[in-house]
Amino acid sequence: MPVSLIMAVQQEPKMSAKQVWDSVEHYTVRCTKCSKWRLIPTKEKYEQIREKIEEEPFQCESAREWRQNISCNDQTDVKQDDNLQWAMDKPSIPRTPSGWQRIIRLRAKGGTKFADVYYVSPSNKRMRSKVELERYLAENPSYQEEGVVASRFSFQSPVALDADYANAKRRAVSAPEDTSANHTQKDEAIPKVIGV
DNA sequence: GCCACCGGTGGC
DNA sequence: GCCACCGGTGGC
Repeated sequence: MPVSLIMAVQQEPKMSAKQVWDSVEHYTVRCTKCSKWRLIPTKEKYEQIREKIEEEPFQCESAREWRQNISCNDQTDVKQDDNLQWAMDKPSIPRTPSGWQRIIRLRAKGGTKFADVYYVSPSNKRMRSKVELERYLAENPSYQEEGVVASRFSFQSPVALDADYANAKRRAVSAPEDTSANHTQKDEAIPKVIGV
């Protein structure tokens, strides 16, 4: 059963944005009945759907909240587009506490990783991991009093549909005799690595 | 082998 | 000097 969430992410940040931009441009969810993709109008709505997707499966009729009369008979909202990267999100990620931002940043193609997730606090502090987040919450107890606790955060990254986007380990594959026609990697100046 | 975490640094 | 971005790795 495929996970029914997907996001289209742009490769380059919006030009001249002073603040850091989320790389995600469109939020989409798949109808459990007809499997068509429906655009979700806002990030907030998307996060709300994602949080409960397993208890409350999404279907086209759910989109009537923002689109009158939409049904499975309407054609799909999105087709994959060459200018965008597509990624599958994890279900059941808690909705971002109000006043906070959960930001996904794409990395450059060909690196070791597809994307980074980080949170920005209402006071504009940027956190890169659960450890940093918990430390920050401990140092700022007022958040916890409001119910903003560590369990409401998740650093789970979406997964690129393009399997070749990342993982381009620049490490040479150690190649004893038999990997002859494996791939077309340039063999220029790659340090030899021994063993596994 | 994977990935959460964080140190390093290039570009501003 | 800052910080966005990336690579490396320790712990599982």
